[in-house]
Parts: sequence; structure tokens; C-alpha cells
Amino acid sequence: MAKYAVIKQNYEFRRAYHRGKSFVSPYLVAYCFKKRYGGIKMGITSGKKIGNAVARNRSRRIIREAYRSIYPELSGNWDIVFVARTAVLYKKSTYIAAVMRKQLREAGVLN
RNA sequence: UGAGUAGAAUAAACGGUCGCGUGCUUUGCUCCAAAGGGCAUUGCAUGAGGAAAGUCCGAGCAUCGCAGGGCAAGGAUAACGGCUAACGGCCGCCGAGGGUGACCUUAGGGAAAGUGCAACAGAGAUAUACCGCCAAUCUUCGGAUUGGUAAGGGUGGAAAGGCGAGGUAAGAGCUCACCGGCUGUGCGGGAGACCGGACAGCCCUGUAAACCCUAUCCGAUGCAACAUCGUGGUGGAACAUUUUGCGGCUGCCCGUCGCGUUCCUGGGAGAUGGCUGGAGCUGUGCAGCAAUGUACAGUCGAGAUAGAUGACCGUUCACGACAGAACUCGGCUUACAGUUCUGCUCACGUC
RNA sequence: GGCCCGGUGGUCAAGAGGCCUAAGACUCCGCCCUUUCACGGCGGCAACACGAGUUCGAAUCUCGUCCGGGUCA
Repeated sequence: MAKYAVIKQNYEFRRAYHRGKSFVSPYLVAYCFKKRYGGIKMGITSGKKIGNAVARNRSRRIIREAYRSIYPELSGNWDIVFVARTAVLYKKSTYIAAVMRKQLREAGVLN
């Protein structure tokens, strides 16, 4: 976890849900919130709807791997929260990375 | 060969590149008096399960309570012997039930200590007499009344043990033989539950996963326990109570209000420990029917804290089920694609 | 991770071994009333989370699953 910053506090998640812009796809939802300082921070939510513990871990790993491939290209001060959906379990991380790249370009995080 | 039954093992494999957690390590920068620490980085090692799950039992460990012992309340368990740290677990065995059999199931003490409950049906539910049967009396000869009886009918989950003979007005364990059950005495076998005979007495509804009785066991709470460091605020003590400064009312001036330091107490942000070497694992020998125990040799196999196993490429196959450690063990229960092995049983065929 | 409750028609719910073939209210359907709608009246449909066990008999008692909820400051 040393390479990229991680969102830990509950208020940061809530701030992203309420005031961030959302971008939807069948595999994941991205909430992006622009800050004044603090750099790029990322958080993942995989709720009970995804399934059991194995499925929740699996969804987090795929999203984290996709984010890892995109992370060096990001710049600015943003809080990004990804919410996993059930369909993410049946896709490869490279496919998810392409979807995520499109969402982040829409948000303006990625140029 | 087919069908079945009991048990055990395994939980896709191999190679390459990038990435993550932990431990050790290389180098650089940095904090520090030092010990040591922080950040980045190099290399090596290692990194989820048989159920990690449910949280249903039993323990370790920790805090609180408690001199020690007993009683009561509440809860749990229930044939017998053994194993175990302990258990409601396991092994063996007995009884009961099921299966042609291998084998499987079994909350399996006490209803003869007491209390309660048993709807509907039925004459009657722990005590009786509706239809019957028999006798006596009366009779309008259809039957009625009184008494005896419980074999037969019908109801029900259950109706005073079953069946045969004797007996009788009709009948009845009323009597007898056989069978069944209960209680007591004594005999043989067994470690015991229990099994097999003998004698005497008796023949009694079920329900204790209804209250209850008997025997045995149990203090409460749980790692978000707990210990240490420690911020703000609280309380107490000592010193100071002048100036300067800061903040609020209020953007500025005036005015006005508040604000000190040290030690102790206390424990709420946060941090560290607890945190993994243990009733451990593997192999062999010995004891035991087995559960298990023991001796020797070898071995160290996760420890996170938003929570580590992923991605891509190549090869092979049966194309991969259920499913993710969170203080740790022993069990139980539940979920589960396949593959392999072993013991045994039944049926058919051949020699 | 630990601890503790609950599950009855579409909804809210009573029943705590037999009178249960399961009360009641709202909803829904049909009929009546009204010129029509509403209100009202009459009638009807519809449920014991699932699987075993104890018992003559289980929504109720026992055990195990599956869901739902609460709680730790």
C-alpha cells in the first residue's frame, strides 16, 4: 500500500458519495471528488450484495490491479472511490482497466 | 461384472514477466549524545482451509469477584467400560429399532415418591356398563324391573397381559399349563452395563424434548478481554496573579470577557504490546480390538489492521466444487465438482 | 471478531400442545346501496421460513439449517 494513497476514513467516503461526480458502468461505479490539496487517494467499496468473502476479495483485487496499471498517469488532487458491481467478477483486470480509463478521462482526472 | 456399505487421501499441475503482506538483508538520505528509529531501495525466504464457515459445546489466556467449605436458585448432561487437558466429543460394548446382508439409527435414568394433562369419538380414560349374556320377579307374551357378569360388538393412539383348557346360571387370572412383563431372593458367565437358568409374589394406560425426583458437573465476562505510552477535557496540591501578548463580542477604534506553569489523579483521539513454538507437525518402533498413549529421529509452516495470493503470456488435462485466517487449540454441525485407494456384503456368471 | 433477539395471508399482527379446517384490522375480488364515486352492509381469496425428532396429536416442545435485525464507547 506504499505506492498509492488509500482512503481510510468514513467521512472521506461520504464526501465522495455526496459531492463527487459519479460515472456508471455495469462493472463498477466511480465517484470522483476534486480537492484543493492532498494528491490522489483511492478507495474501494465492495458491499454485501457482491456475495461472500471470496467474491468480495476477488472484486477488490481486480479493481486494485486495474487501478495500479493506470495510477502512474494520474495527476491533480482527487479522491476516487470505486464501488464494485457483481459483473466485475466475470471480467479480466485488463478489461476493467479500459473501462476505468474511460471513466477517469470523462471525470477529468486523466488527460 | 453389477448393486451396495464403511473408511482414508487429495482439493489441477509446470515455466516466464510485473505487483502485494511479513521476516532477514544491501545501499542511499535523514532524526538522534548513544542505543535505536523513519523514508526509499537491492536480494533471499515465506505467505489461507478441509471445512478458515455456523458460533453449537469444551479448554487455554486475560480482567473482575472470591479465605476455605456447604446450602439454595438457575443451567447442562443421562445404559456401561475406556480415551482425553476437558467435553454434551471419540472408541469399544450392552439394550432397543431397521435392513436378505455388509452395516445403520438411537436425548437410552426414574411413571411402583407426588402433582398435572389426555381434545374429538366412545357406555366408560384410571375408572365404567350402551348393545349384549345369565338368573329372579311381573307380564297385556311385545316386553319391563331388579340383580349378576365383563367373554363378544362398536369408539379410540391407549379399554385391566395373550392363548388354550377347566370351571359357571352366564362369565371372569376365578383356577391351571405355556408364553410375555414387573418386583424380590439366590446361582453361573462377564471388568461392567448386561446375558442365561432357578424359586417366590404380582399383572400395574401413556406422557418426564409437562412440572418434578435421583446422580454428576458448572463463579461472571470475553482479545472491541487486558497491559503500557499518551492528546484534549475533569478534579486536587504548590507557585505566580504585574507587564506584554493572544482569542471572542466585532471588519477597525474604544470598551468588556476569557486565557499561566509544574506535579499527582484520571483514561475517551491515537499508538505499541497481547500475536503466534503449540495439549505443534512428519516418519518409524512399541502397548492397545480401537479411540489413544509412549520412545526415538527430523522439523518450524501466515500474523494483516480498510485488512496481504493478483494480472498477463505459454503448455497439458478430467476445464477446476464449497469457499478466505483476524488470540489460540480439541470436537460437533452445515456446504461441496471430481479423482484415487482400502476393507466388507449381496446377486449373477466362469473355473 | 464476539454477544443477543426474532421469523404466522400482500401489510400490521393474536394464538403458547387438541375447541386451529388459525382470531382480528387494512388491502384485493364479487354482490347490495347510490344517477355515479366515496362511506356503509354482505360474502369470498389468501399464511404458521425450511428439514428432522418427541408425542396418539406440533404454529406451539427439542435439535439443526436459512434469512432478518440489534449491540460492542
